[in-house]
Amino acid sequence: MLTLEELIELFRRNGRKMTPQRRAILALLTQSDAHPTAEQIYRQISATMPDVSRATVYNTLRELVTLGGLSETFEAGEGGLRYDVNAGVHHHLFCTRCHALVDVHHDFAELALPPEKTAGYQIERYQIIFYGLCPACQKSTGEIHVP
Amino acid sequence: MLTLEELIELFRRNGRKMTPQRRAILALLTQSDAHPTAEQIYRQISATMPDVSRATVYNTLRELVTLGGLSETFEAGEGGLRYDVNAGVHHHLFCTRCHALVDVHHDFAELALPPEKTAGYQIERYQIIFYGLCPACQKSTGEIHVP
DNA sequence: GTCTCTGCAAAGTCTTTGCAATACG
DNA sequence: CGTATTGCAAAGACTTTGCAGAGAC
Repeated sequence: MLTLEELIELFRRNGRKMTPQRRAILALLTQSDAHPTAEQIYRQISATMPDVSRATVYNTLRELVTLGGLSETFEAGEGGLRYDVNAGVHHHLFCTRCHALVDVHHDFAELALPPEKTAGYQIERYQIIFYGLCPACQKSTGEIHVP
Repeated sequence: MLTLEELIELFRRNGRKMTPQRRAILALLTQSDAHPTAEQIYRQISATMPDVSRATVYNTLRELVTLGGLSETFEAGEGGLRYDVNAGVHHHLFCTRCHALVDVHHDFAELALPPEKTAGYQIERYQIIFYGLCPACQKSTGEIHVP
């Protein structure tokens, strides 16, 4: 997991300025291993800094993605893109009912795609997503899908 | 790949009605292996059926997902959720620059997550996403990221 | 004939952009 | 001090909802 200091350093190295708003966003990203959406980040920051604008949050996240300190994780259903601080290789567990997303840290034997199946892509990395029901959703069986 | 007939049958079996609009949407989904977004589907349908409404397209896609004939594929950057006709197990190649998405059909040795790392999830399936540069983006090297 | 589906319009959510004022380095 | 960044407001993209009329079965 990248630390707050590493992210700040990443901004500095690239000639970016460090503002309180940005510090708050970076801190939030590194303090939990959730995969918040931009909107969720905005709302949490708003709680302590009522005057931040959405534009600032969205711009900062985009900057971070460009600088390589953050990934846009997949999204599958609602609420916008999720962000994920770039840690080492890791995979995801995704609940098909409530859309919870959890990290998986496990080394699988190296997966290699035969050259003839790469469609000419120059592959840099890969990620595995496991789909299933999270513990909470396994209990609430009968009910209809609640997003 | 599910055929048009199978998708129609899926609707029928569930007491849904088959309208020209729906038939057009299903046909479009089965005729290509692209992973169109809802909006792209809407625009293509509009070309031949100018009076379809977005609501119809979106509703139909949602129905299909509920019935299990279609998956909401991950999305990573722009343009809304992508849809993917449920074929057998398959994986994806994703271009990190232009966001092109291509199917990969290849059997990997069964990937199993040790029970202690499933976080209590009841895993049903998994999918691998390979990230890299597509052939077109490998050529246009120097340029800055064009989304 | 019944009940689902359609189209429309409006609202809601998520994201980006232009611009003057502000504040980091 | 110069320039990147901020907040605001507005626009734009994507998606859902309510409802009356049309159409599938």
